[in-house]
Amino acid sequence: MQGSPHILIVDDHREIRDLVARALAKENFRVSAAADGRAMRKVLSDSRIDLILLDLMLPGEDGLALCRSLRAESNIPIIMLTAKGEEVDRVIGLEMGADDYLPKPFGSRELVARIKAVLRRMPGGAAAAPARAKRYRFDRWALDTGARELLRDDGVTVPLSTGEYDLLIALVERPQRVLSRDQLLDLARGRSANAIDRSIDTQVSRLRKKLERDPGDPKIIKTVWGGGYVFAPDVGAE
Amino acid sequence: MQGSPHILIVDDHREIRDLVARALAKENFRVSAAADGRAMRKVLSDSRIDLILLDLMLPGEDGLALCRSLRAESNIPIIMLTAKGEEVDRVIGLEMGADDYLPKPFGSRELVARIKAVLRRMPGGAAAAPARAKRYRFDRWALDTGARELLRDDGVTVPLSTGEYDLLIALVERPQRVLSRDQLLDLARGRSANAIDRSIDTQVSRLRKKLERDPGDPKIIKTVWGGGYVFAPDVGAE
DNA sequence: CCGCGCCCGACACACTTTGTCACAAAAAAC
DNA sequence: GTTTTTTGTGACAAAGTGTGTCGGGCGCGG
Repeated sequence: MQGSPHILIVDDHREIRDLVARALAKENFRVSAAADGRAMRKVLSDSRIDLILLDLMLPGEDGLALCRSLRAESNIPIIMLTAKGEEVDRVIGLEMGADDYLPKPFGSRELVARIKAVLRRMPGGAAAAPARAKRYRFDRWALDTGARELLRDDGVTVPLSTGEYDLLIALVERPQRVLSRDQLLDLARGRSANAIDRSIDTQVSRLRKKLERDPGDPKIIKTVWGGGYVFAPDVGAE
Repeated sequence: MQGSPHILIVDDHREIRDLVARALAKENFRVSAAADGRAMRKVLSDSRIDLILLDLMLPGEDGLALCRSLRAESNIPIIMLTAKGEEVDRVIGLEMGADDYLPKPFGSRELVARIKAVLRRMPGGAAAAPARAKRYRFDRWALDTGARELLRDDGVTVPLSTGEYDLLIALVERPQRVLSRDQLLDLARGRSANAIDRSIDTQVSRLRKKLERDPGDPKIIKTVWGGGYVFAPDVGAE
């Protein structure tokens, strides 16, 4: 994990979201918020989240169901929040795969302490989430996430640096979506952008040089003027 | 065991985890904590644990079940902790394969004494009852954990030093996962890293020289810039 | 159609991280 | 106790990444 951890708070009460967001921002965490399961999934697909604070009681799909479905596809650490301070909930929460449990009302000091404790015991971090090796196909390329290799259809392996690989993964997993530099920086490097950050531009340039037929007229990573970049080709996953 | 022993406390009560962690840290043990079976397995797969303190009563999978499943795949010493001071539990616990048994409440002095006692009778013990010999296969290699030998598919045996072997095992058992130098040092050497520790780098370099076709362009042990190393190939166990 | 301001591509350079070698320290073998 | 092997450390080279600059392209308003 390079930058400061990115925490997602999922709670339907605006006051709680704001409160938690302020408390965490003060501790130098990056914070996003979502009011329900749908918003949560949106945030998860738009940015790289290191830890989720999940309210047990939510409108629509409730916290436990969300927790279970999150666990099915990733291993982002989860801390459950709940109003009912009953032991039963704690047990249920931990069984669903939550990493810790915090009864409301809680002080910001305690919240921060729990978050740090949970993050500390996640050595690989959330970045290690896709435990399963995949192979993506696009254009004339195949990207193997297990071996971290980029293969051209003529069989040649093109070496990618770590940064190029991370950026390419972020793009390939979100094809045909405009991604801002800020998002890409978050997804690929786990940090947020400084005012005059051009590092993504440079990295895109280097990537294009490796995978475009004509880097001067890119067909794969296209520029959206004033917006960011789009991964243009269709991606087939295996 | 090279560095200070690494103890894992598994208990769902945070107060107990903290208490025990403090007591052990004071005695110069390294300590990790887990709230349930899932967290326990995560810690076990991320670091090298010398002894487990296991609470009998846990949410989800309970202590006895965990103890039994641990015994099935390793022989890490286990001390069972339990609130019920009944003799029955002791018998059951020891039958399940626990190495000792400590009724709550216990003083930190007694805890430390028991731990040291169990660890003292390990050195021969752990080596004397090694986990079943396995044979890992990857790329064009086979790694035999019984004979501690590395065999190339043309039949040649490549000699590995103890350190090279330990490092390779740490990597082979966690394929396609990014492992930090700190983790590798813990897994392979049982100690934690100093600020400017480069010993893992040299050891990786030596390993590559032995098992990569082209050590200058490694396909097996890959570098993650700013992150650590990844064991890239698929590993088949036998 | 033209000029202006802003955004992006490319390159050079500084800085950080990693590879590797030689050598010393430590451990193991003899 | 000596020799041999292995492991850690320091130094330097190589690679990867981010920042600054320059110049060209894009959108916008006239």
